[in-house]
Amino acid sequence: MGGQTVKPYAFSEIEAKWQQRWQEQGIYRATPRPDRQKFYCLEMFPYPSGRLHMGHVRNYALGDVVSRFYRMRGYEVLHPMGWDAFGLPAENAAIKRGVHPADWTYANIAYMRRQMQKLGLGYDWERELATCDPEYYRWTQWLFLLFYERGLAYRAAARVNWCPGCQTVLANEQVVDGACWRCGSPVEQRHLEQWYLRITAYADRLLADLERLDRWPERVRIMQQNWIGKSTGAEIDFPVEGLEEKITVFTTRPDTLFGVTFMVLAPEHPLVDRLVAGHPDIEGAVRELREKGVPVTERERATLEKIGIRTGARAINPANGQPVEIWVGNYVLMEYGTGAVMGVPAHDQRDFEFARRYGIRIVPVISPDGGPVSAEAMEAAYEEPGIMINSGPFDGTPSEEGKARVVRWLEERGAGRPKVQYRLRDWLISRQRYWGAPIPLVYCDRCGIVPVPKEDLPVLLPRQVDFRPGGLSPLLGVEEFVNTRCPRCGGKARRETDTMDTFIDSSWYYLRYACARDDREAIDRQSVNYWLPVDQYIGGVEHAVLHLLYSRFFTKVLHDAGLLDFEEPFQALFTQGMVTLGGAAMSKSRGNIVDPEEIIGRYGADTARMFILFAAPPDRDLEWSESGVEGIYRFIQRVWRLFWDWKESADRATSRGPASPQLDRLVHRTIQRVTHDIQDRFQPNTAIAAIMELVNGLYEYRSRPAAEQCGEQLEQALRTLILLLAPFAPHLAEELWEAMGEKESVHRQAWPVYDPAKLVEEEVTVVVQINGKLRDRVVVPAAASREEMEKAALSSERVRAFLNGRTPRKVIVVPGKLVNIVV
RNA sequence: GCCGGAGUGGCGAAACUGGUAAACGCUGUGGACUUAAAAUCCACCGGUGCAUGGCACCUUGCGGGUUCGACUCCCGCCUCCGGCACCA
Repeated sequence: MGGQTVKPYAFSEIEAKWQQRWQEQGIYRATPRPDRQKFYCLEMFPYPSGRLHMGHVRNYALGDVVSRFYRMRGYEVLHPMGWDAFGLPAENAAIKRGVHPADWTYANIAYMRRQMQKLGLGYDWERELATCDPEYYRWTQWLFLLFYERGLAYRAAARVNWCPGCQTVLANEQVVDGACWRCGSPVEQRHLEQWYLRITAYADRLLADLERLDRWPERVRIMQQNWIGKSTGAEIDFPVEGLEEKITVFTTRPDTLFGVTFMVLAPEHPLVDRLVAGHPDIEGAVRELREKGVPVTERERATLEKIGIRTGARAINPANGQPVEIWVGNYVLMEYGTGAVMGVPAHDQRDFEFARRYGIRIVPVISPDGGPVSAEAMEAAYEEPGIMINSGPFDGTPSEEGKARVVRWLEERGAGRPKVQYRLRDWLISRQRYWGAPIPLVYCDRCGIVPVPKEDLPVLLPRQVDFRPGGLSPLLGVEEFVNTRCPRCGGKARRETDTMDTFIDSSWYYLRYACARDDREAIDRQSVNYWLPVDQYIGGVEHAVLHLLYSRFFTKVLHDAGLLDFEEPFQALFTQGMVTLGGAAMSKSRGNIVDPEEIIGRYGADTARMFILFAAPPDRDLEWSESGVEGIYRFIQRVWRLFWDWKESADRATSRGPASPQLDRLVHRTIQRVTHDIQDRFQPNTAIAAIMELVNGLYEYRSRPAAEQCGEQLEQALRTLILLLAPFAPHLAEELWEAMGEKESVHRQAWPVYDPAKLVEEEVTVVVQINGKLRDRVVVPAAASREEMEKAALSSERVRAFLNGRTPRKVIVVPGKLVNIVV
């Protein structure tokens, strides 16, 4: 190609120029419009840790492609950004460097916002929000009160997870492998009084509605399903011998009730003390068991030696009146079910081992075939379904059927009832830390717990606080904060000094974008119900049972409160893979961050964005490596040169060659591929590959003699190329679009549409196989019939040589594609 | 243990409904241009063999199967990643 001296690609000027113009013209501002369909594209907002890393770039570049694509497809797009700005790192920075958490946070926000702008991300900045802003947390507090009024926020004493690193309690979801999700410290157990949100009241709906989320990854749905952990079974009451008490157990196997030979209570079970009273040695053993406590990590628990203590007390099996020994065991959890289990050694492996160890009777009540079963011969519990035996009136009943029948039978006798049990626990939301939204409640000696009136919100976080961690809420030390008047009686009162889990802040931020500047209410029904639910949500899979579960819970509660018309916040979810360095996710605390600014400085934002999208399919983890950045940079420059060489070439107006159907086909095929890859497949990597092929094709076309090129067709092709490039390389596309002579932004243009007629080929190359092996290719008219294709294949010389006189047994023809000759 | 997902050239990957395995790109090799280099352009780039302008055979983690035809479907394994796990 000629043009050695086209203008240089000065990306930093080009990018700065357009970023400024976009901002001035507000081209990414979202305004409800009756004539268009809305599209709400959202990426999980970041914690303002200081700087962006390549993981952020990947997440936001993806969202940016999607939102630009849908805007060009004619949707009114809402694409906002904000800051998950409360949280511990701000306090830690304050402790380490003496900066106030607020100052540190706002400085980080300013810096990261600037970085996002340098990446050319098309956000509606007029809707920006920061959860640490009083104008935001005022409404977080308002929502807390809404939960409180609805009986969904309560205070309770329980064993809780305590992170010694963060000096605060954690919700169950925030403990990963026995360690704090944030700082990795091993979590300890403490008994404390804390605030909870009653997420368990929504367990059934959170589970059932997962089925509706057909545009969520199956993986995430399964993770939530496991986390909620539904078990269907029954509660059964066992009267205690010689006491006016009964012990209730939860079981999923009521069909094995006749095989109960013992029962086990959690060491903390309220009845234990009474059962062992007067037996000092047993009391001592129980105390020891309690003190040892339950190991924190699941894995430790699983390998824990099962220790049992015989209480000497007995209960009565309500099914057959048989006495059963009551034990206390370290493997029974007070938190799950009723804190008591019935022991059926013949049909539960744990019970089997326990019984063998302590010499407890084993009574088989389920038989694989209905025949007799010898307890002595059993080497393991039989946990499969079978036929009930030794079960009085139920003998001969298939066990699966027996489950319901036994429960009904117990129900008639007042000794049991059906029960659904969930693994999910209520959400512990109070935190003994400073940098969070204060819980808007007051403790009055006379009136008890009193909510702060909504018109008095926000309860402001005081600025002057000693936030060095000491296991108590830093706000406790701020007298002017703590001491207040009771809103109800006017008497002396004290404020709640715990702040809220920051996951509360992020459980509703996606709603607030719809009415971010509304200072009258948290949720403006009209705006929120217009923009929501989110049409495409994009973020990391690490939030599968954290943010994503909490947000679903919030949405359902607000729906029930009449604020929302919808029950699920995120229509479609895409979980992008991590960008790793040294095998670990990039994070500031790990110190393995690759700052995108270096790449932007060297190659420009368009290259940075396109590179991370091209490197791998977006759902796969990506180990960071710079090899390949050059390739994208080369590609972008190739586009630049292609355009300017054409634009500045003298022969542009005079190339009057005939239009090339091949070029048309290439252009339209590319439109088809790119559209499909973004819209249906969410695969920018293959979309970019398709655009590269188009550019390669255009170079080839340009290498023809000028007289054989069609100027008009070429211009059309270049216009299409720019439009297809716009979501991926927004600055480059904008610059070239302007140079095309266009006045209006390329990002406000209509996405190109392919013409199926242009895809049709006149001739196709058909593969000829003999016994499934590729032997030759023949060119036939695209419309060739099966017979014609077969004939063409059989008349190929190579095919004849291979056949060597043999007659085909069978010929398979795939029209337009392939002929397979079987001999 | 249970439940998901992944495994394809030197590397990142592609192959969408069972129909040409390796598109697109990186790296590398050779060449053109250049005083030279960079940039750019052209060619080659899975393996083995034949004694090499070509042809044959093999190749998508491993072993079987279905099919005219399998990266794709079925059965059995291996490795890695993720979730749940004494949940009664």
